[in-house]
Amino acid sequence: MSNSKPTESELEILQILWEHGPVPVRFVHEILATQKAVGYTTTLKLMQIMAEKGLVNRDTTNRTHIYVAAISEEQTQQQLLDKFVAGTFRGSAMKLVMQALGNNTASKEELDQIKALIQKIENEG
Amino acid sequence: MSNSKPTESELEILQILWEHGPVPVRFVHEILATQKAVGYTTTLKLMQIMAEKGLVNRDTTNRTHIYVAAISEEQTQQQLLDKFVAGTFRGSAMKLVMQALGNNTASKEELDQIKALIQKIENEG
DNA sequence: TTGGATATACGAAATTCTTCGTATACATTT
DNA sequence: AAATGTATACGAAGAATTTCGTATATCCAA
Repeated sequence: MSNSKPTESELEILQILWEHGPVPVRFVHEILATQKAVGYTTTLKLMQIMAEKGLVNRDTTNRTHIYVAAISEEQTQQQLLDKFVAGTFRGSAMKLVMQALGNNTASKEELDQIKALIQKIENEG
Repeated sequence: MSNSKPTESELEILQILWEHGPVPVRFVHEILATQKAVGYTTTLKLMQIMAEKGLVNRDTTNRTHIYVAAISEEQTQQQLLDKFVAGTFRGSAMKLVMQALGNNTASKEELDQIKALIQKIENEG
């Protein structure tokens, strides 16, 4: 369980690692490169730093190192969410929910899911 | 309409400006100082930079300058929210809503509000 | 086995953000 | 009027983050 909070660039890399299991640097870099102009060694360096920080683990058995996220997506998201709510919505999670709901097209299925969750919360409370 | 995205420190100041209308630097600083150790000239400098960037406006008629936020709270929150959803939840606003709902104690009133909003969305769609 | 492609390591420049010291001017009090 | 308090301006140090050049090793194909 790492305590380091990922920077913005590190988070971009974590996203890729979360989505596509253990992969080499080159793989991460190629996805990253479609999102923004960045050199290969930059990506490499970032991932090396992340390894030092304990944000990722890597298998260095072979010449091509294989990287995998060392922190869970859910836990990281929750941490960042808490911080974001505090920083941007002055601690009001509900205000955030309202804004997110109001400004994004949610499918019927998603709305149903949310309704179900609310139902569940109401029953528990 | 400013395009600058506020940094974290700038956001802290914007929050104070949003909450307490037009105020002098000293006022902002005193609130800030209750949240973290920071020198007065640091706060001043930040607010001067924000003025340059167009994030705040100031009235320099008198010796004590009076600052006010130049960008709206709602618009800024929406911008940051979009970015946050993209960056942390891979673009899934619903995933964020679910997580925010699941991990924060929402009052009955708040849940009712959300249900009403969902109702409204469903009717419009 | 030699040349080209591709890998990691490493150092350091470049950029952005944060912090604060110091200079200077105006206001207030004594 | 002098001393003291409080303002802004400004420059630049410090810290964190991002970027990439270069060195070097390994793999693979001709």
